[in-house]
Formats: sequence, structure tokens, C-alpha cells
Amino acid sequence: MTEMNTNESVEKKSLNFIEQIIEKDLAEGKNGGRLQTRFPPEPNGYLHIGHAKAIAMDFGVAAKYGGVCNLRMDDTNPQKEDMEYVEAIKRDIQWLGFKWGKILYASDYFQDLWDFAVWCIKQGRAYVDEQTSEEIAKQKGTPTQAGTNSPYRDRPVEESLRLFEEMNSGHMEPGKAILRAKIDMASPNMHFRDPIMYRVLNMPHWRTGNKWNAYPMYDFTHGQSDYLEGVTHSICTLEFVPHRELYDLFVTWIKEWKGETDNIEDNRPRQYEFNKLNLNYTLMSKRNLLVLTKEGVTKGWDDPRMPTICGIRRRGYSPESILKFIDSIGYTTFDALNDIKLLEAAARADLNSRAQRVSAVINPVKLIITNYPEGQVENLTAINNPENEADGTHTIAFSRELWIEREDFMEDGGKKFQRLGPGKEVRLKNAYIIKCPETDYCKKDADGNIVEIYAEYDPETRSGMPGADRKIKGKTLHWVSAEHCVEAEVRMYENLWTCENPRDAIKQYEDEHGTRGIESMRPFLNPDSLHIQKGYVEEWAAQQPALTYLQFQRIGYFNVDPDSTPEHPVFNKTVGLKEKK
RNA sequence: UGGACUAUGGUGUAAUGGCAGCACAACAGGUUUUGGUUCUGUUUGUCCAAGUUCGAAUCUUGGUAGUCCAACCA
Repeated sequence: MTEMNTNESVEKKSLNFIEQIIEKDLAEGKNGGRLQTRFPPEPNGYLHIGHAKAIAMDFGVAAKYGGVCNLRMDDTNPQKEDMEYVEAIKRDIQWLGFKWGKILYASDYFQDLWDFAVWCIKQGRAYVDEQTSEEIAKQKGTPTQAGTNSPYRDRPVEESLRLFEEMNSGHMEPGKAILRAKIDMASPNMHFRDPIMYRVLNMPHWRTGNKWNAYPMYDFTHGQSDYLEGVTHSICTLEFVPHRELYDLFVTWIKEWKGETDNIEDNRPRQYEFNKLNLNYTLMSKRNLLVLTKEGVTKGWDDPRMPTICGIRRRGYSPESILKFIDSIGYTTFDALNDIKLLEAAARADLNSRAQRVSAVINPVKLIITNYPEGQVENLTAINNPENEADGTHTIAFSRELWIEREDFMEDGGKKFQRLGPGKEVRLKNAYIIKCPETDYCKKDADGNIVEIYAEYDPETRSGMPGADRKIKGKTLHWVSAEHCVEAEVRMYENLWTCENPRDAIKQYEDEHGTRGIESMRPFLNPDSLHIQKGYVEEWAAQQPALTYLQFQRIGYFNVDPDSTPEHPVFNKTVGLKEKK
């Protein structure tokens, strides 16, 4: 092997299996060497982080290989869909940093699909079935047992055509008839047992108004839409694997309908499937997320505990951290359960380089520098981001009375406790080295709680002075000046769920107890998923609403919540800093 | 018990018949005005069994385990 070949093979290692397929197809000139993908959400809810994985794939490969990715609303079911969601979907995709070619709608193809369906009937490949859904379900058989043919299967074409028209007239009751493809009731693939093409809904559609009363099903829409708009690689998740055979069949039929009989294998969309995102301690299903919001467990789709893209955004994650996470878990055909810690690690890695460092005390106790002159105030220099010098500095006020974290003082902390305690010396970040006396180091209330801590500062050790270079045993603590800080609401979040796989746990609970909805969820909900704490934040941080990403030093990454006002700042904890024991 | 798909450290992923590598996690140490960052090092893996082959994580067969499929949802 030559060195060049080695390098090429090294490069190939980083390609996921979809990218490998695309490179091969492009090299072989399939579809005229074109690459076109689509991201096809149903506008019936908000996008979640699982969608972000699909978005990163669909838009990502298009951008990488010079193709185009269109955004297509899969809007074939007006019962469930709403235009409210379309804007939210667009906003979330843009926030993630992707650009679509066109915005398309499956409903754009309703006329084509109708004409195609009529052709199928005339070809004897489709028929109107007038049985009830129960009868049809019964005839479908089971995975281990073949189905039986509908009595309407071989009805005259003219009769089906007339009934199909009636299905769309608005005068037929939903459920009275459906259009089915005549395929194979004995197929081991359940989707081949005369799948439903059209059903009667008698409902206006938010885009097509009252034009249609019968609407096409997913299976009779997706492949045809892909074909009609020129998609080459229709990438979706693994649960659609059993649909692929049907997808291919309908694509073949529609090409025939269009009279395209040349190059039937190379010039057509193909479906490829990757594993969808499963995250432990996280519930992804839209239906159940809706229950949480309706029951008031969470406050809307953008609650920072939600796995929705808007929730994650509000929580303070950057788009880059989400993309980094998705990149780290990869695309395979293995049904993995990913560790949410990987998402947190990706966020820390990204936020570390961009978050502005500020001081905030969220479990405060008063610290009095007994030898610091009363009324004196010093403006000390704080570095905005040690990872990026260009971010500059800001000043932070120092005075006699400070707030520090209650956990940073222990009367009997022992040797391993390197923070403040009787006779112990620590450095105050950007300020002075201070020392607690051996005795009379604090004041307590009647219950024995410490209300004030006393220490003396060494005036020679202000940061920047030569005396500051002195090495001490203690750690460096953060603090805020009691008179120069802002009181803030700090929202701290934990996992919403106490079990690794809430989906399975809820399902099992439902089966065992016969309960539904919120009753089946309660046993697995973390009652402490939201802690609201009063904190003290240095003035600079509270005055900078433009600061998107913050690090409360020694605590974690935070952002400013939309609820925040100058009078009442509100911060969300995105993720804590890594802690060493 | 029909069909389709899958199985590599704790978690995720790479290998395209030829040295089992990477990330996260964990652990130990150095640096550090964040118990952060960073740097160095360490531990841990091919589901099982047989076969093909000079050589198998990879191919074959048989087990085992898991996921998906019987919505007038997508």
C-alpha cells in the first residue's frame, strides 16, 4: 500500500455508513451524480434533540457533498397538524445553523397523488374497500399468520373509481371507505397486506382549505413526494426499515405512471435508515411531552428540562454543543441508548471556550474582612475568559462585607478540605489572600447556624501585586461584595426522570397497573428536577443581557432566562462544572 | 412460535479478511488565582459455539440477547 492510499483509507475511517453510500453513488453517477435530501417533519409538535440528529444528517451531507436539502412539511393529516408548528420548526433548524434549499409541503402533491391513485385503480392495482376498520384489521392476519382478501378486492374498476370520487366529496362519513393497494395479503411484511392509500377525513387542511376531504397516508405519500421533487437519498430512522419495500414499490409505480421506464434502478430516490437517538433519563415522545406540559409538570415546550430544541436552547446549550454531541455518538444501525453525560460533556467542551466568567454566590453566607476599612471600595480586575484573551476584562467591586458560598467554610473540614476554616488561609479570586483566626472566627444564631464568618486580609497580596505570588495551601474562592451585587433568581435543573429508560418504565407500569398518562409517569418523575435558589451575582453579569453564555466560576455554565428583567435577573444552570473528588 | 434488522471496554463509536483504535466516563500524577481548563499516564472490550482461512470483530452455520413490524398516525 502506498502512503497516499494509507491516507485515503484514514480519511474514509471517519465516514459514517450513509456518507460511504453517498460517496459511492456519486462516484457511480447515480441520479446523474446529483445529491438531494430532505428533512420531512410532521408539523404536529416541536422538534426535539432526536430530530436534531436527523437534521444534522439530512442537511449535513447535503452541505458536505455539494447537494441540496429541502425542508418538507409532511402534512398529510390535518387532524394533528397546525401551522403554529411550522414557524417553530423553521426557527429551530436555523438556530442549529442549517439552511434549506426550498420549503416544500407534502400537500403540494395532493393533486398528483390523487391522479396517480386514479391511475392505480384503472390499472387494477387499487380498490375501494367498504369494510369497517375492525373487519379490515381482522383480515390483515398477524405477523405469524397470513391475512385474507377483502370481499371488495376484485370489485369492478368503475365501482372503485366512483367510490373514490365519493370519498373526496365531503358527503361520505369518515370510516365508510378507504382506498387500498392490491398487493399481497399473505406477505410476511405486514405493510404489503393491501396497505391503505387514502382515507376520508372530511376536514379542512390548513394549506389546501376545503379542496380535499380524502387524504393520502404516509406510505402513499413519502416516496412519491421524494420522487416528484427529485430527492436522491431519503434518509430516515430505523423504524422505517419495514416500509422500504413499499416505498420502492410505489416509486416504481409512479415512475411507470409518469412513463419513465428507462434507467429505473439508477434514477430514483432510495431510502436509507440510521439509528434514532435514545438518551437515558430522557423521554422523547411528543405525546408524553405534551402530557407533562398539560399536567403542569413542566412549563411548556421550551421548559429547560424538556428535550425539545427550544427547551435545550433555553437551558443554555449552544447549537455547537448539540452538534458536537451528535457527532460524537455517530450514525449506525445499532439501537443504542446514549448517555446524557455525553451531551453534558459536549456542552462543557464548547462552553468552556466561549463562556464569560463571572462571580455568583448561590448558597450565600456573610464573610467580613475585619481589618478592611469600613466604607472602602476597590475596583478589581477580573478576566472575562482565560481561554480567550481577546474577551478582555471587567471590574468587580471589593469591600469589607462579602458573600461567599456556605460550602466554602467548614469548622472541622480536616486536611483534605482546602477551603476556609479556623486558622486556614485562602485566596479570594482577583482580590486578596485572607485568613481565618483560630478562634472567634464566626457568629452563630440560636440554632447554631453560622451567620457571619470573620477573616483578615493581607494588604500586600492583592492580585497583580508582588505579594500575590505567595503560595498558600488553600484554594481560590469566588465571592461578591454584599453592597455591590445583584440579587438574582437561579434555576437549577436535574434530570426530569429518575430511571434510565422512562419510555420502557412507563409502558411497563401501564401494563401492570392499567393506568394511563400522567399516573403512569409520576412514579418515575424526579420531584427535584427544578430548584429555585436566591443568589447574589456580581453587578457586571446582571448588567449584560447580551451575554449569552456565562460561567459562574467554580459552579457551572449559566445563561440568562427570557423571564429575566433588570429588576429581577433570572439565570438557568445549563450544566455544572466537572467535579473532582 | 412469521418477517426484517442488530450485537466491539461502563457508554457510544472505528475497523470494509491482516497490529482491536478513538471519544466520553473512571483512576493516578504534573500545571493552575475556577477541586474548571490543560498536560502525562493507567484500567477495562469483539455475545456464545462450531466451521471456512496462512490469518476472522469482519465470511458461513447454529444458538443467545435486543429492536422494529399486525394505526383509516408519521
